Formats: sequence, structure tokens, C-alpha cells
Amino acid sequence: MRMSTYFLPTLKETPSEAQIVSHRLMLRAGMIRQTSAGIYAWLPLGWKVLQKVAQIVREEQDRAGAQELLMPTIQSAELWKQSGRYEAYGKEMLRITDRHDREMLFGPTNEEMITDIVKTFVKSYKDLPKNLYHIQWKFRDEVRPRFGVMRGREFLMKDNYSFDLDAEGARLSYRRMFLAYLRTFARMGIKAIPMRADTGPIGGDLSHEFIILAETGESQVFCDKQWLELDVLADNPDANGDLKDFFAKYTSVYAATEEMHDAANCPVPAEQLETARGIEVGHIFYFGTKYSAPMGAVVTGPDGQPVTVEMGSYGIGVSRVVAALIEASHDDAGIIWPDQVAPFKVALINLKADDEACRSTCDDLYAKLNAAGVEVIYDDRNERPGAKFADMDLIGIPWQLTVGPRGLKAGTVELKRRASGEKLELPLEEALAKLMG
RNA sequence: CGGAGUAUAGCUCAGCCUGGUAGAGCGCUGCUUUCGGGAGGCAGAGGCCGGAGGUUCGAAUCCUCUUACUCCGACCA
Repeated sequence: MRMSTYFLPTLKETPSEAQIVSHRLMLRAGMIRQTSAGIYAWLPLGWKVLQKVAQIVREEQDRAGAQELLMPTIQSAELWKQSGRYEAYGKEMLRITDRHDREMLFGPTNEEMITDIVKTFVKSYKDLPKNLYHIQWKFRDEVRPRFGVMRGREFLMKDNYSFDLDAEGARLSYRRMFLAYLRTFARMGIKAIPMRADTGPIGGDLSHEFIILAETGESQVFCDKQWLELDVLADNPDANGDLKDFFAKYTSVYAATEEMHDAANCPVPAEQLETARGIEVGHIFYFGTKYSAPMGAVVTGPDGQPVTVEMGSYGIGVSRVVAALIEASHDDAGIIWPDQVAPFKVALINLKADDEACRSTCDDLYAKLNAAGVEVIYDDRNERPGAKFADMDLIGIPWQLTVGPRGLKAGTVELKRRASGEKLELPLEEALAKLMG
């Protein structure tokens, strides 16, 4: 992508409404534009990152055996009356009326809808288990939206729902999702720690919140320092097994949110306890027949008798993850994207756009990187070097490849690693090989 | 939902107290400078001062209402 044509409205100054660093940087980096309180347009750069995050979520869901579908944003109130949540949900639910005066709503979640779909088609125990997910916009009419997309009213969420014949099966589904979540966040280059959670209005007896540690997190969390060492990708447990050992291992290491933490009875000695701020990016629940029973999601069991299906639901705040990633990875100059979710891998900077040697070298590098499938954003604008460096630091591209007249005379270009600030003067071919490797 | 604020140029803000026909910096356009971490110079475009009503000879400024947004709290799958 050439910056001369890219829609990337970066800001030098910080808009006054932004309080936390991710919100400030997302606005300054031209990722989002607020259109109403808690509602945002995702501009090209932000949308690109959002899709990268969603894609990792998707791959890990698929890997864990979940199947993607897509349910609508607008739902009928009828389903919610069946589950009893139409009244229970309160003002957070955005209720709307269509031209025929039918009661509709903008979905805050999809338990009712998915249960309705599944019960229509799933009639036999042979059809189970099933695990279905979608990545869709949700709306919750928060009284007080804040912190940009971290706590917006409209947000992108991956939510999935497991359906099993019995509690044992449902618990296996839960463990599979537990693993999928650990893998998902690990692949994004961040540490998300599962913490035993209050099951709240959803009910059920098995629930974990996945928390990313970041200084600006909304809540206080406590965990055993061992967590910082655990690496689920290295452990790589067998996803087709029963996952009991794995689950036991990862739930035995202490981790608790403020509400669940009891300082007086904490099993972890003080010197081994990490106290930090955390951002909730995922939440998983096993809740049995809470929805299947009132909505009649019943299958015929092996003995010919009806069985109410056991359910769980699992959410990841995809748009919130984008903000959380920034909270967890930035510096004074701007965002530092982990490689896996970076909107581009390489920032190609032409320091002197009207210099023929610089221009032809950059055009050539750009073509070669593109041909090799490397995502590159090419600053071919006629701007001053300082402005170019500042923009690239701000938008956090992992590698900056700088081409200037001074280096070209010596046959070298500069390769900078955004995260460490480390700079290398390399012969052109060597830099190219490093980026393509 | 309680409390507190803000609304003036694309952005950050001044002007309001003490009414007299709208300002700065950044950004934007053109020229210049030939430029390795948001440089400098010259010229320029851009605002019915959130909206409605009122007071007044005259309102960005004073009064009333209204809308939007922000902050603190409560709330928060």
C-alpha cells in the first residue's frame, strides 16, 4: 500500500476526549473515528488490524472443532420472551420497533437465537455434540461508554455456543474452548490469564475470564508469578484428548480477579504473587440447561427418551482485543504491534521521494516485497523525513526499512525493529532477504 | 440513572467575567528552502461561535429551553 493514496488520517495532536492510551493512539493513528457515544467507524488501518485479530480467533475456533455461521444483528423479541431475558435484560438492551409495530432488538448476545436454530434441526443424540460460532457486531446500550472501543456500545464479538448430550460432554467442550482461548491470545503475542469468574446473571458453575495484564486495565488482578512462564503453544496439549491433565495444570496455578481474591487466604506466598491491572478480553461459561430447558432444546437420547441439551457459551471481545493489545504494547512514540496482528509487516520509507535513485530503489523493493507476499506500507509521500518516521512509529509497523540518499551511496539501507528500536545498516539484498525470510 | 463540565476553523484551544461585526498554534493549499527524527520563510483558503427562543440599538459574550459530547459515581457477559 502506497501512503500517497492510502486513507490514513494520522493526528499530531491528541483529541481531547481520549483518556486512555489505546484510545488516544487509535485516534491518532487514524484507526477509528467516533460517530456517536460508544460507536465507532473503523478506518482502513483499524479495520485491517480488527480483521487480523478476528482471523486468529477464527482459526483457533476452527482448530477446536467449532463451526462458523453468521446470525443477524437484529433479533425478534419473541425469542427473548421465551428465555425470560426480555424483561430481565434491562435498559442495556436496545429495543426497536419496526414498521408493523413488532418488537425487535439489536442483539447484545445470541444464546436465544442459536438455541432456537439448533433445536429446530438437532433432534437426535447422534447430532451432538455441536459447537457453533460467529463473529458479529453486538450492541449493549451502556449507560456510560468510555475508553474508546474498550468499552463501546457497539462492538465486535466472537461468541460461540456448545451443545452436548450430557454434563460430561459439556465439560469437555468447555476444556476445549479453554485451550482454544489460551492458544488464541498466545498467538496474538499477548499473555491472557484465565481467572475463575463469578457466573453472574448467566448462571452455571464453571466460568473463566481471560485477562490481559496491562497497566491501564480496568480491574485489579492477582496471580501466581508462574503464569508469566507458562507457554501453551510450547506445551501444545493434544486437542483431541480429554484435556483433563492440561485443564488441571492450568487451573491449579493461582489467578483471581479482585472480586474473587481473598488476600487473607491467598494460597500464594506474597513474594510469588503478581499484582497487576487487567483487561477482560474473553469469558467462557458452562451453564447447563439454562436456555435449552425453557426454549425446549431437546434431543432423543440413545434410549429413546428426551434429553435436554447441555450448553456453554464462550465470548471474545474482538474489537476490545485491538485496544487491549495497544494497552499492552506501546511506547511514547506510538503503537508497537505484535507481528501476528500488525496491519503491515514492513514500513518502507523513502526518505527523499523526489530523488530518482531513492524512488527507483524503493519502487523495486516495494514490488519485490509484494511479490513475496510480504505486507508492506510504502511511504512514497513528498514529506520530510521526521514526519515519516513519526508516522511509522505511531502506527507501529514491526519493521521499518528506510531508504535514503546517504545510505544508497554506500549501497545500504536501514532496517529498524519498532519494538526494540534496534537499527541495522544492511546491504539492500541482505535487508530484503531478512524481511522475506 | 445521580453529580459535574464542555460545545468557537480539520485538531488543540483563547476570546465570554466587563456585549460593539471572530483569533492563535498545529493541520490544509500554493510558492520558497533541498531537507536523515513532525524544520524555516512568504502568500492563501477555511467558522450563520451546537440548535431554538429571549433581553438589547447591537449577542460568541447576558437569560431560558434544547441537543450532543466528556468526566466522577453507580452499573457492566
